[in-house]
Amino acid sequence: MTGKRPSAATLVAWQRTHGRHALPWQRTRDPYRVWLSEIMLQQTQVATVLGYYERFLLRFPDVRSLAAAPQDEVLALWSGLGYYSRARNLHACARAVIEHHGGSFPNSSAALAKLPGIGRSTAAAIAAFCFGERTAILDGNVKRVLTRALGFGDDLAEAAHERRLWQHAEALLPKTGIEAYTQGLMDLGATVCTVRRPACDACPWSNCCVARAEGRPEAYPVKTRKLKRGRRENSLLLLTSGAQLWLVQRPAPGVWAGLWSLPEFTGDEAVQAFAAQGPGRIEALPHVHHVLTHFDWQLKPWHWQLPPRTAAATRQRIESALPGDGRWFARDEALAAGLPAPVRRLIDQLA
DNA sequence: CTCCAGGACA
DNA sequence: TGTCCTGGAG
Repeated sequence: MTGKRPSAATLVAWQRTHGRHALPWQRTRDPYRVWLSEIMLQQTQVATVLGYYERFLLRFPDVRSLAAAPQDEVLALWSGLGYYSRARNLHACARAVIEHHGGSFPNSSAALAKLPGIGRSTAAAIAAFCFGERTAILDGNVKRVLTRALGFGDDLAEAAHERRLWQHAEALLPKTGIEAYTQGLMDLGATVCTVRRPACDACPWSNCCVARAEGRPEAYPVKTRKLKRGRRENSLLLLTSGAQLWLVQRPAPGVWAGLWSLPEFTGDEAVQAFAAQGPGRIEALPHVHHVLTHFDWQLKPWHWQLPPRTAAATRQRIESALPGDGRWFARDEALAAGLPAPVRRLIDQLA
C-alpha cells in the first residue's frame, strides 16, 4: 500500500460538481426518509429502489403510519425487492422508534445501530446525512473505492482485515463536509469506480489511486468466497378454483418467511398423488429456476384447476389436506399480497 | 444462458 | 459463519 493519501477535500469538491443530487431521498434530512432509503439500498440498486421508495412513502408517509401497519402490508409493499428480513426489520424498527424513542429516530450512529436492521454502516450513513455526524460508512461500494484507492489487497473475508479497512475509512474522514464526503464515496462507487471497467479518467482520486497505478483496478477488493451453492428441487401446486387461487403463508424462519406462496411438495410424485385424491386434471407448467445465495432452487409448478361445480365437502377435504397455512385469494388480491418474485411471475402468467 | 454483487443477523 | 433474494452484466 503506497501512494498519496486520498484527499477528502478533493472528493467533496467532486461530489458537489459531479455527484448525484437529485435522488428523492437527498435534500432531506428527515431521518425517516433517509432511513427508509438506506434500508432499501442495502443489496439493491438505485434504479430498482426508486419505485418502491415512492410507493412506500405514499402508503407510509411517516414512521407512525408504518409502525401501525400489519406486517403483511409491509411485506406486500416490499414484494419483489428480496431479502425480506429487511422488511420485517424495517417494521420492527418503526415500532421500536415509536415505543422506545418517542416517535423520533435517535440522533447518533451508536444509538441508531442498536435498532433492528440498522448495522454499523447504515447507522453511519443516516447519522452523517441527517445529523452531520462525522462517522465512516463502509458498504460494498465504499469497500471497492477504498481498497482500490489505497491498494488494500488483504482478503476481506477475514474479519481482522475488514477491521483494518474500517480504520482506514475513519482515518480518511474530513473535518467538515461529512455529508458531501459520504455521498461522494457512494457516488464514486456507483458511477465511476464500478465493479467492471471503472471510469478512472473521470475519478477525482485517479492521481493517487494505487490500483490504477498498478494498472489493475478490477483486482480489488480481494474477497475469497468459499460458499458453494447447493441444489434443491421442489414441486409447487398452483391450485385454482374459478378466479380464486390458494396461497400459503410461509413460516419463519426460512426462505421467503412471512410471504405468500404456493403449497410446496417434495417432488412431482407427491403433487400428483395429492391431486389424484380430487377431481379435475393437473397440468405441468414450465420449470422455474430460482437462485438464492446458498442454493439453486429448481421449482416445478403444477396447475390444478378444480372443476366449476366441485362439491363443497370435496373442496374442504382438499383444503385441509394441503400443506401449510393457507387460504383462497382472488387473483388481484393475490397480486397485491407479499409474493416472492417467481411466484408473482407465475400468477401473472395465469391467463 | 451463467456469473455475481450486495448488509445484517443468529 | 451460514442464511437470507433479485436483477443486471456479460
